[in-house]
Amino acid sequence: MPVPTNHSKPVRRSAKENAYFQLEQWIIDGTLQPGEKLTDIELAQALNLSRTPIREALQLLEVVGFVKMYPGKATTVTEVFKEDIKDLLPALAVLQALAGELAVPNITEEQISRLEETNFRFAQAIKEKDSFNALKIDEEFHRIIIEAAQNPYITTMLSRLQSHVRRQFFHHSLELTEVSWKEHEEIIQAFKEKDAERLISLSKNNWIRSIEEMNAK
Amino acid sequence: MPVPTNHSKPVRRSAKENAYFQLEQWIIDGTLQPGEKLTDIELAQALNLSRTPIREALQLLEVVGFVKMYPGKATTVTEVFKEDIKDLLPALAVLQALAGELAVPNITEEQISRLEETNFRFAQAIKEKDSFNALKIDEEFHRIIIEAAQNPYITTMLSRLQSHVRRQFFHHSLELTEVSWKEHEEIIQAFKEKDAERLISLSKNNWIRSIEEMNAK
DNA sequence: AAACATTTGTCCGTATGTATA
DNA sequence: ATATACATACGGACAAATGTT
Repeated sequence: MPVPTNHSKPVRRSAKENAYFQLEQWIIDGTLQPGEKLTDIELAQALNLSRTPIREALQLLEVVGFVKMYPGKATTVTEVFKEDIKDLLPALAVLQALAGELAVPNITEEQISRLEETNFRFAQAIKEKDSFNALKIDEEFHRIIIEAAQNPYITTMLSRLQSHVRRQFFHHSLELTEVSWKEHEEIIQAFKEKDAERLISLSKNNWIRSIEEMNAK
Repeated sequence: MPVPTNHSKPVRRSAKENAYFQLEQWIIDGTLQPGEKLTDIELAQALNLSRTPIREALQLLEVVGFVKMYPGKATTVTEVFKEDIKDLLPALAVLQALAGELAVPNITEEQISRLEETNFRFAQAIKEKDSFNALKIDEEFHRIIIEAAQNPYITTMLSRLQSHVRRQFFHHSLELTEVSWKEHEEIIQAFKEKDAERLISLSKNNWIRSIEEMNAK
């Protein structure tokens, strides 16, 4: 019997990493509420660990902006204000626009195919009003572009911003409408035509529209 | 005798923070060389601390991209390639451009005065070929704009990118020429005229030029 | 004012994993 | 293959700081 060559990578995740991903998840989906006090000893018991990996995870979550530590006093989950979307979207937009611009000369046929396939599933999710899946697929879509841009600084910054957007989604039902789907279509078209300028203006319009929609409510 | 009202804030910095800033400094200025192995016990002795705050500081430095930890194996200072500037500059440019755009409606007369005063010192430093001070003053200049933009996501992202630029400066002598000074003048002018579009194009031209200059060498 | 309760910060011993002889 | 050396990962005790009674 041949040994499978596609080893499932030995993803030996440390306790710290497990704690990090678990806590991040809980903060994003609201299991841990904004303002909630986090005591490491309590979390340690809940996750069956010692305080050390918990503390380390909390410190990383603080860097990312999901947790605030008040030395000697308390550690709390950060608040999530609806107005933060106004700060989040423009930053997201310019970085995604730049990613698009940088991706133009690099992007492969295969990646463009994946964009089309992803946007197909995106349209379905929107049609079925499955907005949670729509968000996840939307992230997939943009990740392909980010991947093609091949710029590590942009990659980490966008992934951080996306996690905050995801949190906003859970706390103040963000909407992804059919307009988004059509914009994705246009983005794909711009890639095919290698039209970097068009990509930039599409991203820009996208966040202006999103903010206007938000204010309308 | 009146008690001074301007208390020197009780900046009771933790051992972890001290370790963080010291190590960051050493990595940026090259005291700790790229690829160098960092063992916590050794650093702990050097800074007269225990291993815990060192470990915590190293983990934060990893998030920021100055350190890479290979679990169970080693912790090393990340490499600093000259080509990384190509990735750094466009990201820096679009975020600074956005900061400028967002700052336009907010910026005060006082802040504009500070821009002018800062740029005056900037010009002096360049004239005297004091490039290290020029870099620091350039950062001051942009910090004023970032402050006026009042967007916390942009603030943290730019501060991180700036620290990487500073590191590049120490390792591969980056140059700030008189062109930069003139560009700052134009930026100030655009603020006075509240011309957001001009601010955006100025930032964009800035990084295109910088990259071209870099390739020329 | 002072002792107390609570929580974070720090120290250091030990377990676990990795690479090399 | 086994043993050994070495570095990180983790655990638990203690110290320091904060707020309160």
